[in-house]
Amino acid sequence: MAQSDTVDRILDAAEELFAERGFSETSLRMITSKAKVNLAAVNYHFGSKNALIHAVFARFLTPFSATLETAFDELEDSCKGKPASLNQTLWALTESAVRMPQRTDKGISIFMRLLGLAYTQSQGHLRKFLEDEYSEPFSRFMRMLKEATPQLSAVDRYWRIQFMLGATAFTMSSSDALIEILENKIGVDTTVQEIAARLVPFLAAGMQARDAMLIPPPGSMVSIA
Amino acid sequence: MAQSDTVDRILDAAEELFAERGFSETSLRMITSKAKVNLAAVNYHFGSKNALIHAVFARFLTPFSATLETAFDELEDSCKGKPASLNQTLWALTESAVRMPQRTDKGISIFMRLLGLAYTQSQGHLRKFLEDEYSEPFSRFMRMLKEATPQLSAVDRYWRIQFMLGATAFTMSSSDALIEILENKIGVDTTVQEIAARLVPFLAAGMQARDAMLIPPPGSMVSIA
DNA sequence: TCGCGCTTCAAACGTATGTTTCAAACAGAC
DNA sequence: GTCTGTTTGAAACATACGTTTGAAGCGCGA
Repeated sequence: MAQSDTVDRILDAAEELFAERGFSETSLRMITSKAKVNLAAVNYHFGSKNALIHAVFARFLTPFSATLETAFDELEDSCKGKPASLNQTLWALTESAVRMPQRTDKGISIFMRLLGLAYTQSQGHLRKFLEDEYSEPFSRFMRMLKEATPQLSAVDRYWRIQFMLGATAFTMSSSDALIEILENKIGVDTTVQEIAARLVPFLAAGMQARDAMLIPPPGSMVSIA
Repeated sequence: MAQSDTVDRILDAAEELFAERGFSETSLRMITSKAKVNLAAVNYHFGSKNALIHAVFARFLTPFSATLETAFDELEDSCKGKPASLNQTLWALTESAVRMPQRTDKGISIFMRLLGLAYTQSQGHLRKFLEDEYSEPFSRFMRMLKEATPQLSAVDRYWRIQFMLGATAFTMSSSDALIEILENKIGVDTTVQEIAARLVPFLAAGMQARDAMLIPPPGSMVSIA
C-alpha cells in the first residue's frame, strides 16, 4: 500500500475531529486511533501536530481557492469593466463553496467549521500559515466587495465584512445541528444550499443598511432607522 | 485577609486569561501565578477547573441577566401592550451589555469574548451550565424577536436569528484582534461600544430584508425555491 | 537471495496538566 | 494564651500529552 493511504486516513480523521472538538482538545492519540494508524505515523508523515493542522487546511483550501479564482475570473469577464454587484460577488463565493467537490456529505459544514475555528481559536501558527498561503483570493474578494459598495466608508465596510464572515462561518459551521433543531421544531428539512440562499439576501441587506453609525443618546433607546 | 481576596484575585486572573487564550489553553498554573496565589487555592475554593470556569461566567452573567430583565421590563412597559420594535429590542440588549458595571476598562470586551468562546468552544459542561442557569432571559429575547418580526415566516425567522447570533458572537469573540487589525490598517481606534453601534443596524437590516429566497443566482445556479 | 529505502510498530521519553495531600500559618472566640 | 475551624503553602500524585527511538516489516530492483 502506498503511503497515501495512511496519510489520507490521518487527514480524514484529523479533519473530522478538529471540526467537532477544536485543535487543542483533539489529541494525536484520538486521531490515530480513529484513523486506525500508529501514533508515530503523524510525526513521521507530517512532522508535528501543527504541521498536520496546516495540512488539513491545505487539503481543502487549495482546491477551494482555485475554484474561487476561476469563479471570480468568470464574473469579472461577464461584467466587462464594470465592477460586479454585491449580490453577484456574494453568490460567486457561496456557489464556489457549495459546489466544491466534497469528500463526504458533511463536507461543507466541516469546511465552514474549520474556517470558523481558524478565525476563533487564537492559534498563532495557523493564522500565519493561512496568511502566507491564501491571502490572495481573500484580498481579491475584499477588493471586489470594495468596488461593489462604494457608498461605504472604509471603516464601515471593514466591520460589515466581519459581520458577514461571522454570520456565515457561525451558521455554516453549525449547519447540521441547526438543521436538526429546525426539523424537530417545525418539521421542515433544509439543505445547506437553502441556507446559503437565505444567507445571501440577509448579508446583502445588512451590507447595504443605511445609518451605519448613529450611536443613540445614552439612556434612550430610540429607534434608528 | 478574608477569603474574598484570594477568590477575587483568582477570578480576575482567570477571566482575563480565559478571554485572551481560551479555556483549554489556559492552565491553572498560569492563573494562579498571575493571581499571585498558591496553585492549590483554585481547587480549595472552587473545587475544579470546570467549576472555576462556571464561576467566572456566573460573576458577570448573573448581574447581566438581571440588568437585561429590567431593560426588557421597561421596554415592554413603555410599549403598553404593543410589541417592541426590532430596533428597540436589539438596542435593549446591546445597551444592557454595554452599560453593565465594568470592573476594568477592558470589561466589556472580555465579557463579549467570553460569550463568544462559550458559543464557539464546544465545552459540554459550560453549555449545560449556561442552559441550566440562564435560559430564561434568552427565551424571552427570542419571544420578543418573534413579536417584532411578524412578517417573517417561522423558518425565515429561525435562520435569520442564527445569522444574527453568528455575526455577533463571531465578531465579539474576536473583537480585540479585529480592532487591532483595523488600527494597523487604517489607523483608526475603535471601542466595543462602537462595534455594537455598527452591528445593530446591520442586524436589523438583514433581519428585515425582503424576498428571502428570491434573488436569482447569477451564473445559472439552479433556483431553489 | 540479498540489500536498501521507506513505512509501521510498540515502547519509552520528558514535560505539563489537574488534582490531592498534609503540615504550617492564621484569625477569632473563649 | 489556648483552642478551633479556616486558609495557605510546598510538594507530590497520577495522568495525558507531543515527540523520539530503534527494531521489525515491507516492496522491489539488482
